[in-house]
Amino acid sequence: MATLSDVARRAGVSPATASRVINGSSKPVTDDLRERVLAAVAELQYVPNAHAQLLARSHRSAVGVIVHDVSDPYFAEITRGLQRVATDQGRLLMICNSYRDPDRELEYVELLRGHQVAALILAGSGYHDEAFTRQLNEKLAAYEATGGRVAVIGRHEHSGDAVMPDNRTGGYLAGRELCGLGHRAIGVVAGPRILTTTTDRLAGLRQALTEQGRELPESRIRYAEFDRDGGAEATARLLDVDPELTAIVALNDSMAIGALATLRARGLAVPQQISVLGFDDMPIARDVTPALTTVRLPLVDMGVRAMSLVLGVGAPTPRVEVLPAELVRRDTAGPVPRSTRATAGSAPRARRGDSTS
Amino acid sequence: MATLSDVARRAGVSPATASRVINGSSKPVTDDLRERVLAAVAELQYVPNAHAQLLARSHRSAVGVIVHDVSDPYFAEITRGLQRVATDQGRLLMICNSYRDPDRELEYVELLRGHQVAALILAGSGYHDEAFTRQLNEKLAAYEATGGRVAVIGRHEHSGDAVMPDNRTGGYLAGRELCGLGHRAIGVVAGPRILTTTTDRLAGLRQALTEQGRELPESRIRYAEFDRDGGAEATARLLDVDPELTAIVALNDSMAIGALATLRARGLAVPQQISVLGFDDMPIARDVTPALTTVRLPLVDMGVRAMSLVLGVGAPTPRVEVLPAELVRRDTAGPVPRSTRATAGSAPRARRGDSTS
DNA sequence: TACCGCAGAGAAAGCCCTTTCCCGCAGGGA
DNA sequence: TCCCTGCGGGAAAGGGCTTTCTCTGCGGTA
Repeated sequence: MATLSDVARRAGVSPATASRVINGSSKPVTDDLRERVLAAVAELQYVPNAHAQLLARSHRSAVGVIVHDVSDPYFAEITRGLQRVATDQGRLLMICNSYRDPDRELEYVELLRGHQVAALILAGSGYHDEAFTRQLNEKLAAYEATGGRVAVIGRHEHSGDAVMPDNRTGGYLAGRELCGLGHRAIGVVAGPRILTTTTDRLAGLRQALTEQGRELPESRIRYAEFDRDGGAEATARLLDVDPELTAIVALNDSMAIGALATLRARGLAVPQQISVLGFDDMPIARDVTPALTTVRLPLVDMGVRAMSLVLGVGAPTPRVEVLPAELVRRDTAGPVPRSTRATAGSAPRARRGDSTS
Repeated sequence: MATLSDVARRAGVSPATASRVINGSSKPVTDDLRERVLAAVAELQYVPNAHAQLLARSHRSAVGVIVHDVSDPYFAEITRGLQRVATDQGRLLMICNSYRDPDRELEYVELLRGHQVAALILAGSGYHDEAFTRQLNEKLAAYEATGGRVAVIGRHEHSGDAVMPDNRTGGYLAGRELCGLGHRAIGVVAGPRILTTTTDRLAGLRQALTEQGRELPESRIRYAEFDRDGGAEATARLLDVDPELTAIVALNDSMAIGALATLRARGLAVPQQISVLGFDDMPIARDVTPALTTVRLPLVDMGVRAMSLVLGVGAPTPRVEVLPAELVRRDTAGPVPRSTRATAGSAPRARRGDSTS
């Protein structure tokens, strides 16, 4: 690789001058020299060594992001928001997938710190795990002590800046909707119980049911991976035990899609025989059939806010922004069937024909 | 931030020794010193400066990846394959989204080169753009000249290692399937015409139709963005002009999903009144309703192959691996309706009821 | 004419590590 | 007892760039 001194030598100038030309320094350089440098750069196909640059200007510019998985639509949307603000400010993003592994999360904090990022953003659920939480907090505190800025999205265990979707109210909205439609036998397809997101959403849901004089026994909750297959599997387990369920709440949209797949395979018509509610309103939710009724979270906006917090002027006290959840009525939630499952085969618009998968 | 010499001073050793302890050097260090260093590291919360490390060991380890958009399922799958191999070999990936902007692609090549990546992988369609292609090739050649390795996925304009999905045959399979089902009035919802992926798939499709004595006039092709909304919009334009279409081929699954949305909104039953074919077989394809009939590409495997090529021993000549496309029959493609659209309303299993969106 | 000031260029001091090279010392063989 | 070997440790040389500081030479003013 050609180096700066190669360029300087070729142009017959000092490395200092070459550097100034290449970086558009404020220090003036005569046109003659400037052109010679530029010519040398082109001829040698010179590209500055980023590590050397980053080392020399002890300039923190990039921002580190830790998510569970960018290819999960939930995080893809959040990341879109993060990107938007970062790009506007000419910042590079370093994005790391923890795949919901706490240890990996810890490692990435160090990695990003080592890369001298100006700020760190952690997105995704927190864990019900004292030891881990303390460890993470220590690491974040150490980072902040050296001038780094930290924001978290959707996890309350850290004391810095935070953007919180209102998971609890979201769960509450889902519960109220279902009660309003007359459902009593409601099953829940939940994410891992160690995630705060799971328990928050569940808590809101439970509150709504309790207020309406209904119950949510543990026996009607199934915990599984927070993805499509987890949802499909949990739904199957739920139905095996409780065939008379008239509604299923999935704690995120991916699981809801899995739930729909299972229901379709079993020939249960949605929403005529059984209703389904999702959570998040990721883009695909409107394109499944029937279109998914779900609780919408302003995902892109969450990213925008978090990045703005972290790149904005440091406030004296850590700020917490709570973003509201909102129910989006589409086609998977309907009134509780009048009759029991026994007669459901004759329900109007039953769509056994779809269950070819 | 604490530096290595801070640690060394605190432990009462030289920076050299501290470095050896921290990096687990092969050079032996007595236990006494080792412990003192480790203690100092813990107390100071020391994290090595990655840039300094990378500069000092002129060690190329990371691999650069340029894709159109990781959050697009097509690239998410490919990236999954890339990651798998990279992780196995302890390599870090630097992933950049070009968002189908050629200039940004060029910039990222330089950026990654500057970051001293060991290899570069470009995934996604190439462009029908002579000037750009030449520029890109120059940059890649310059990079290769300094010992970098390059592989491309799904773009043939570069002469290095390549992994090519067989887009043309995929298009051919789609065309043959539709002909077999008796369709003659076939519309195409295509991606941007500047992309080689678009034209390759189109060419295969056209060949199949021609072989069967059918035609594919330009008037039955609509070019739009390669995403859901592009597909929805193109489908609408197509139907406005040609209401008697009995089949639509979308040139990727995202567009197919958009097409399904438009058809549903217009109350056209799939596949009873109109058939739809997708392309790629991304994971969501089986979860839309009706489940999408599509041309499967081994996306994860494409990533695996490309990374293996680039990290494997350098072959004397650039290698090209062509991966086969395969038709996956699900529920969106059916036989051409016997009657014209006028009587289609009485087709069995018509599902007007779904069009509530 | 003598001096001051400033523009434009270069020398050199870091930035923080890794790694080679070298040194001192202890132990073993002659 | 002397020399050689080898081990554990430190000194120092980069790695490629930025940036401060210094120097030269020119134009302008008194």
